[in-house]
Amino acid sequence: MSAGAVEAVLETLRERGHRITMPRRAVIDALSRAEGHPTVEQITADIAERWPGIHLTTVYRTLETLAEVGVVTHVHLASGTAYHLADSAGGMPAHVHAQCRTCHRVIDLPDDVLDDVRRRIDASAGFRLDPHHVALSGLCRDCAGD
Amino acid sequence: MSAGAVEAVLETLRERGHRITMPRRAVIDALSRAEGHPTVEQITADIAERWPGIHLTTVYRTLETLAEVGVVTHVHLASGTAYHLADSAGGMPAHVHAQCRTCHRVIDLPDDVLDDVRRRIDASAGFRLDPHHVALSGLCRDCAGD
DNA sequence: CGCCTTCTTGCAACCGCTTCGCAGAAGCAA
DNA sequence: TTGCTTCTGCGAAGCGGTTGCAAGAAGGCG
Repeated sequence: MSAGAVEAVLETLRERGHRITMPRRAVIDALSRAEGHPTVEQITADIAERWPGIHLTTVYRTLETLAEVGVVTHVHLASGTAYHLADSAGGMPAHVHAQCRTCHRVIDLPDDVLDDVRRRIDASAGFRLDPHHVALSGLCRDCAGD
Repeated sequence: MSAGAVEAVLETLRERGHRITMPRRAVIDALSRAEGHPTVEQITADIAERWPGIHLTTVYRTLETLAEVGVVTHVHLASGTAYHLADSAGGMPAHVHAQCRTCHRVIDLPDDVLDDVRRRIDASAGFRLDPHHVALSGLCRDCAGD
């Protein structure tokens, strides 16, 4: 999937009037082969091995562009912001995130775990919950330790 | 309630071996009269009018001390960290927080809205959700606009 | 009441993460 | 290939928060 997905994303970029460049290819490639939820730091480190010389600033700007086009989504974690390819761009299907307060591990939860809650707080408080934007906090199985 | 609550918190501090100082009195007072969920910035600004000269650093350190003693709790919001007096110290009863992605308003939800979710993800993933530590994200009634 | 030890404070410097400004490099349409 | 425009690298700056240190104050003790 990797190669094809990368090219498809680049094509989307081009259609939207953006240029295809080596750093963009690198970032998309890194995202497409990443397991889990890489931070900017990790993406940059991963890229550095294959395409040395790509600047941290460029990675930030590239992710911003990719988000604008809708092929990348991000989650706010206690330990920073993490990115991944959107479902439509060959990434994982949408899911809810939970992060362990102790070991910072990120756990993926089924996309519908918050459906009831969303319905309830919409009805009671008029608040439209976005289940994907922030990670839930707590303790993972190992760190709960019992 | 304010004055009494402030003195009670100071007494707790003293019992735990901490000293009673003017900045501590100021921070506790600011928390006790704050509506909602003030950030360090807001606490400092509020204090500045009554007790000029209290340094931002001191507010951070005071909040840390108060948290250690258990009279203050904090929530992580997209726009920073917010503090309030714990239930036991004359503050609001524990509750779940939701923050609007657009206007950054914080909405208080009943403490039990996540109970079902907590049970479910503990059973399925072994993850112990802490419902108070991070605010849920979404759009408030006004910003959802319909 | 005043001393002395220990904890606190204010300040300035620093840190990690992210953004900005700019000049040079590169993509891509013609 | 040329030329316009976008993109990149780099250094600097911004921002929220933390740390090290010397001066100042709390409060126990005589």
